[in-house]
Amino acid sequence: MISQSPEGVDQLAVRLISQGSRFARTASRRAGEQRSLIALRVLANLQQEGDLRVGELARRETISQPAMTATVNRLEEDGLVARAADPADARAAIVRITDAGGAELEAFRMRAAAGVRPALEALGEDDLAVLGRAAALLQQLADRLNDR
Amino acid sequence: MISQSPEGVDQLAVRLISQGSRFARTASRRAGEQRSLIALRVLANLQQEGDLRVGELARRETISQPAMTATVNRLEEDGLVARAADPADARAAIVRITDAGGAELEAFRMRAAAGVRPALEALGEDDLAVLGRAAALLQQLADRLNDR
DNA sequence: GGAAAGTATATACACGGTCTATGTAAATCG
DNA sequence: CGATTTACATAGACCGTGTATATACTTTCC
Repeated sequence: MISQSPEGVDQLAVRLISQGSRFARTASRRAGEQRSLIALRVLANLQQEGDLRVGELARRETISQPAMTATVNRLEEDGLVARAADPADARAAIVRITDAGGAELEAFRMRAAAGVRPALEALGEDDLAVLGRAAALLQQLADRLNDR
Repeated sequence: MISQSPEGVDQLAVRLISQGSRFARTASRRAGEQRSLIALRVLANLQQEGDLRVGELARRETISQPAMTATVNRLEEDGLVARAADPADARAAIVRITDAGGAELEAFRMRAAAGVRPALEALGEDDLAVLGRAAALLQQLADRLNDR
């Protein structure tokens, strides 16, 4: 029996924040990742969604616009993304992922998967299904929190 | 049918890292949290486990010992934790949570819960159960990744 | 069509958070 | 008891992030 009382829901919120951040940090570190998780998420966004503006990237990842400008600068210096002028709006900077950026993203995915796989493989199918569904729910929740 | 092929498990690892970090950041920001998630996790650790050494805190949270020293310094400056000498080992510094630290932790929990509750309440019981189980699994996975 | 307001991005500056390398003191071991 | 190991702190460097502000462009409204 799952409690839907405020206490239950509130405890769940805190646990998800706390355990989500700890897991992401631990797993990323275990993958030997140098780049920030934000930078990797920017690459993933660009790969999935196509070219995006700096402001749109900042909005999606819930960091400030200057922070995103700095992130894009670092990625651009390393050749992982490229800036282009928006033909429809000369103020805007359109960010595009480069081939090198795609390769870097793929390399991270391999390293992360290799680092976490042993722990995941110890789980049963039921638990893997739970985690798969949870990943989708976390995305949905973050989207919803982001909208307002 | 859940695929247990390497591809499925590997994609799951990457999604959990990516969505876990994004959700934690988005929700924490929405709660208007100033303090870092690491600092909050330190307070939570101390509250749940009792007094802990600096090195033990660093090990649990998978950050370097100097980083944990700095985190404890900041918490100590704000009066949220206190250092004490270990009677059994004069090298060690035992960290204890103060009343103010407990209050701060509780305040964060309230803010975080209030921020996330609307999104959680839109979910059904099944999804809440999935998230509850997932939080426990993420903790277990992080523990396991941490052990080696 | 021109001034005022709004929007997209960049820059400046400050500080927190993290790392590696190293220092210091205490405990342990041979 | 001397050498090694352990626990923590300090030093120095750099990334990541925020707020405040500047710059350039676009939109709106007489």
